[in-house]
Amino acid sequence: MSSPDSKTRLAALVQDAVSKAFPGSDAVVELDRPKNADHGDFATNVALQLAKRVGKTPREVAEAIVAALAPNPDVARTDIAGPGFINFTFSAGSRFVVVDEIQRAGAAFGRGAAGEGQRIMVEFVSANPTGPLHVGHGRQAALGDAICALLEWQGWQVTREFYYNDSGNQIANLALSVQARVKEARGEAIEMPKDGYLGDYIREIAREYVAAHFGDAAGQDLEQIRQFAVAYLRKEQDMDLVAFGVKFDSYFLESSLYTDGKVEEAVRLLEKAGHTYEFEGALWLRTTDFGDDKDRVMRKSDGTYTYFVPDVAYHLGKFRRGFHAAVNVQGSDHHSTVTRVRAGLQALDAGIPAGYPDYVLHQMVTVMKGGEEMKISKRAGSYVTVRDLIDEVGRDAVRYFFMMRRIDSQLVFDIDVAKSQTDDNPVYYVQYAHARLSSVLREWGGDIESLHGVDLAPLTSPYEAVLAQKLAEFPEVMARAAAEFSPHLITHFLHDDVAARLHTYYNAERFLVDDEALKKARLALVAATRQVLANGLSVLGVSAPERM
RNA sequence: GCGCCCGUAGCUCAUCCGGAUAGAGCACCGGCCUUCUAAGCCGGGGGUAACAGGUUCGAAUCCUGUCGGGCGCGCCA
Repeated sequence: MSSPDSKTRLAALVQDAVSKAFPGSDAVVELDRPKNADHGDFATNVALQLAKRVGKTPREVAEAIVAALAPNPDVARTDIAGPGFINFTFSAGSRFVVVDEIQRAGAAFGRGAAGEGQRIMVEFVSANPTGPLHVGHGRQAALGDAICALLEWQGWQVTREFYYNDSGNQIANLALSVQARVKEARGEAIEMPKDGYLGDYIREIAREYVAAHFGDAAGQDLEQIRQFAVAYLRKEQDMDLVAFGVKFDSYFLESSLYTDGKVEEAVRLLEKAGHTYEFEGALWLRTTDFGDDKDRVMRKSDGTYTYFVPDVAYHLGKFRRGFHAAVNVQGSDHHSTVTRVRAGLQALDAGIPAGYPDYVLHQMVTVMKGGEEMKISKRAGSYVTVRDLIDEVGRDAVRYFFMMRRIDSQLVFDIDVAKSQTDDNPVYYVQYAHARLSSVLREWGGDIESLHGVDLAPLTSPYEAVLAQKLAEFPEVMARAAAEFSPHLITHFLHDDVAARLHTYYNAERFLVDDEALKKARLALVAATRQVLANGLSVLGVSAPERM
């Protein structure tokens, strides 16, 4: 059997053998999936680790452990190989038991219980309402949504939150930019504010503002312009998120931290805990006491707060709202805030653990089109928007492409590849595998339910054995991807380990054989494989088409 | 100058809490279409893991340095 249960069981047996052969040793047995199929289903290096301590050669140690090993019905062969690895090979029949497990679990195959009964908040996108969402937000949206799904598959109770800054300099700048465009539309000579927003969408907002007839056709009421522009862009961003298929459970306004007195409260707590001091007319927090490389200003000499004070207040609030686990998905350009926010939370003396919250910081995205870097979109001016990408290549490809690289690698988004309907397009490749397997089952025409519990003994091909072994790894991959916040493990698994393993399984002639028992067994494997592809794609938020 | 991330096959990338012969896909070379999604299948070549040291029975993986790319170092957010 190759379920996680059988792995745990085997590990326990080996651990027993170790303590019997070498009483008092503290070696912990870990089982790995060997890369090389000749090395069996599981392998352990425990003999290599023990050898020095017990003064024997690794192979002698391995032999002693194997001799002390209790019998296990799953294991057909136990070998000592290489410098002293112990390899366990499962019996041929037990390898296909996973097909049965997949049939029973169906859309739930791959679930785990690591987060059972615990709440967690995942904050992502958190774009300020100053323009359309850009590609970096897109990577965050895809990653954040998939991380949430991964956590949910592990039993976590997940809340998706979008935090946005609706006050401060950037918003003031937005209002001034729109105001300038309103005046420009009236034929006045204008000068855009320093660091103003230059995209075409500012002109659109200005036109809408004037058209809305607020009795301010001249653009004198800056506060009204601000409110209008923020509302307009928030709605716009919501539409981008809907187009991307990402839904949030809650939106948190930075301004509410001020109106609800949370910022003041955080400052009071920090002062009370004794980690603040005044210097040159400003109030400082001694973040150097908590690992920062310099102290940070909390309250500027003009009496306003720096951004990180509401950030601390916001995260204190998260903790108090019952989210004792929290993940923030952000661009790596925010990495300097990590130490600061955590330091601020520690300085509160509020019993918040030192690593709170977790951060997932992704590297930057470069968009390529026609062999050249694409830097600007007409509407946004200085950057490429999520909407541009979705319009070009579709939601599925955008989501998949944003997740197929390690989070800490820079990502090159090649629009030409994402659009292509060929095997060098990874999302196409995986979706095609699902469609093709669906087609095989359609061709057969029978009821998939009838494949439950069929005898799998006729499956004797090494292709089938490898495929079954890969399917059995899905729950482990899911657990690891959730624990490490790494959706790319899923994209690689689906592409390299499942879709690329199908080979001859695309040919229906392999199924429409006269031997009814062989046909049923192969179809059961096909149905199980399709289920794993569907489950994996659903976690990624990518559709699993029946036909392409 | 300092901090963080990255550098692996022609290309795009896995592997990274140390393990066995560094894996996939694409591209390339050779072979397969009367039925089946050829949008496919079978086989093959291809590597000094940027570089130089160190630790270890064992290093792509850990440590130090150099080089190259990205991001950040504000009383901006």
